[in-house]
Amino acid sequence: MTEFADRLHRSGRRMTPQRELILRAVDRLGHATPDEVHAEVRKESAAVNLSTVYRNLEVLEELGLVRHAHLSDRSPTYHSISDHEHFHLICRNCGRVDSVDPVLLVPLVEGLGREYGFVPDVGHLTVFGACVSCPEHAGEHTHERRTLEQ
Amino acid sequence: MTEFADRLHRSGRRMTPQRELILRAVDRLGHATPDEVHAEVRKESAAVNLSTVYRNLEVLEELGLVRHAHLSDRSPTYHSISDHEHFHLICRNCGRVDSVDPVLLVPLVEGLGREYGFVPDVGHLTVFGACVSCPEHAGEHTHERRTLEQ
DNA sequence: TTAGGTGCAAACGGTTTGCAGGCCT
DNA sequence: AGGCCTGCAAACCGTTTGCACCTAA
Repeated sequence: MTEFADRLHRSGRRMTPQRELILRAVDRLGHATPDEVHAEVRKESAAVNLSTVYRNLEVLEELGLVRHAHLSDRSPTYHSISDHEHFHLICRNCGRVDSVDPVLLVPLVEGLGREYGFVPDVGHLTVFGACVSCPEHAGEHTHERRTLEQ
Repeated sequence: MTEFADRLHRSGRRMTPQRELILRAVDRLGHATPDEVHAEVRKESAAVNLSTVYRNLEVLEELGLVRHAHLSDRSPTYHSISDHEHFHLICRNCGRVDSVDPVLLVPLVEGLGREYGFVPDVGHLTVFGACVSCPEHAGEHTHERRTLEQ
């Protein structure tokens, strides 16, 4: 945790209980929206405010301790960078979310570099589409689909 | 325009002036948010309501006449499907938006099909990252960056 | 001691909804 | 005539902000 404190200090910031709690909550949750992080934090301390969660997710991301991606129309989802880097696949029919190894992106990354001088942010990438094997599930998960209708 | 009316009727809907105006506005604008579409529509008829724009962008997308992608944190951007299919590149430094030919995605699409049984929605894809040649521009476009900080 | 951080409540911005009336077919 | 569609205004929901107080360093 001293590494965490160091990073904070190096950027002219302070260590606070809230920051520890929020970082640990993100680690525990895997993928979570600010609201879900807030709920998780509150299990340990009911006093933490939602706006504090927002402010600190931003700080933690600046420090490179968490990342976010957009898996739904609604809120972004945050995850700790201790997970290996990955990108996401989202099926609009069944709502399944897959984490995919970035090797699959190598040709794309090379092509974009070569032809566009562009370096993609792989960890932020979200690919919407459909599982070929799940059209029969369409409509089953109506509520989740609603929020996936990107 | 009769093709448009047909599609509407086939899906049990009606042709209205609003729908024509909205579709034409999207065609004219290239990429535009609901608000921008609204503004453009109002140039021809000041009476059209923003909620009508929202409702009909949804209808037009259902009919396959427009598509949307998420180029910023804020609103989605709509474009007519008469443009050739493409995906987007967004530079977080300079805010540049590039439209890219989907051939670059062929290896990825094949890989995802083979290894995940997944069919990506190529036209919806947005790749965030950085132009290699523009780090010096960082901070220049502060306002745009703000809205690109996905 | 003093900046940075927090909680609270209000503001914000984009989007959605309920309803009464209007108009396409 | 009937049902889809619209305008309007209010509700919504996630996020941001101003401010007074607190606290880490």
